[in-house]
Amino acid sequence: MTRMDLSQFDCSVARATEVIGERWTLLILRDALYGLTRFVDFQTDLGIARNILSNRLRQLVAHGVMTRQLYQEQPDRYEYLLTDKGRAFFPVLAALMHWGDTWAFDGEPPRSLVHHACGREGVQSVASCSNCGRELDAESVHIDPLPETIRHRVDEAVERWRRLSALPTK
Amino acid sequence: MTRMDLSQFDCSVARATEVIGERWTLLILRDALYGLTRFVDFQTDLGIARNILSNRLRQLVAHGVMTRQLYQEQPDRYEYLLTDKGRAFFPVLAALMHWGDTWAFDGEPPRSLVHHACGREGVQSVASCSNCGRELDAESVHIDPLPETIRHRVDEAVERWRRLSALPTK
DNA sequence: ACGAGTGGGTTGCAGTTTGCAACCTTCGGT
DNA sequence: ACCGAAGGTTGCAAACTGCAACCCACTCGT
Repeated sequence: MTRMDLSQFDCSVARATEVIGERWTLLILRDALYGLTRFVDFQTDLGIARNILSNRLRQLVAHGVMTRQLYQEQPDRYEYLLTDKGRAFFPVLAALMHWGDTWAFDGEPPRSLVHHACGREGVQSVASCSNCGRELDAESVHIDPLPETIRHRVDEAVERWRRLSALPTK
Repeated sequence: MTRMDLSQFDCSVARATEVIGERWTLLILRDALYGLTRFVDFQTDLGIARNILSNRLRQLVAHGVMTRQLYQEQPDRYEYLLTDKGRAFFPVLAALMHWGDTWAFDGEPPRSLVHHACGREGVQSVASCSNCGRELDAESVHIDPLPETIRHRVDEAVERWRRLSALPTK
């Protein structure tokens, strides 16, 4: 009855989920992007159980998202730093934060990201077409190639999109 | 020993995590954005246990991300449709997919998003400053107000950023 | 009339994960 | 000698996950 391995899927979302999809992991990553590096700081900020934190940090290191660096000897003390892979996660968290601000709070969002260079609030994370530059939403896009398992469901929608966009069918 | 309620945090990422942070939920949302709507389709595409799927869909409906709609009577049949809140999740998944493509695959990503209007691949999800428009990364931004619990750790980093950006300290 | 198939589930049970609390280790300070 | 800090590990009970079997209301083919 072992847990299914999501990284078996030939899908980037599934692979990413295997790395960051466990409870607390996103929040640890958020704290790391805020600037935290030490075990105790993650622990006191999140109120997470120490064994869980230990486990999650080990997973993040194993997945190459963070590194464990010795910052002092006698006694040995370690801190956790983001790798390039970890820092590259920023747009995902920015998008998630924006979504949470908009849809999970009634009033003002509790805090916001400030661009140092501007000193002003306001970070947006927008999906856009790298070809034409236009902003994209879920309706203006389809997946390709279509996974076999869902072809029969999505095909008609794709056909409709093709007619609308007046492009030759491949 | 009840599970900690992440939506207690005064943080958008934590609130969002309470909605989408459980195993499978992101993949269900991905499938929904691909165009799937029915219980059996999610089930066969993901290979998820039926009780778990049932539970996750119920949670998504409870959180206002999907709605359960009767599409046929005798026998009653239901489908699951994304709400505006659910469709608004697209930039997060686009960002996550982009991250997975870049960092979780060795070679070519298995599939990509195609803009109907262009017929061309390439979706990027980029965080940018809504004030000056420049692209942002983790280093060019800080959180404000700083959570009390982490102030002592992050303060020095923020001071450094302020000096670099040569802005008056608020 | 009967059996098989479809769609949308629920229930039972065993194995896995989570979280609290207590404990460990190595140091530096008093 | 004792305390506190930092970075953990261990033990145990409650909660969650996943497989398989089952349920129900139809429809379709023979």
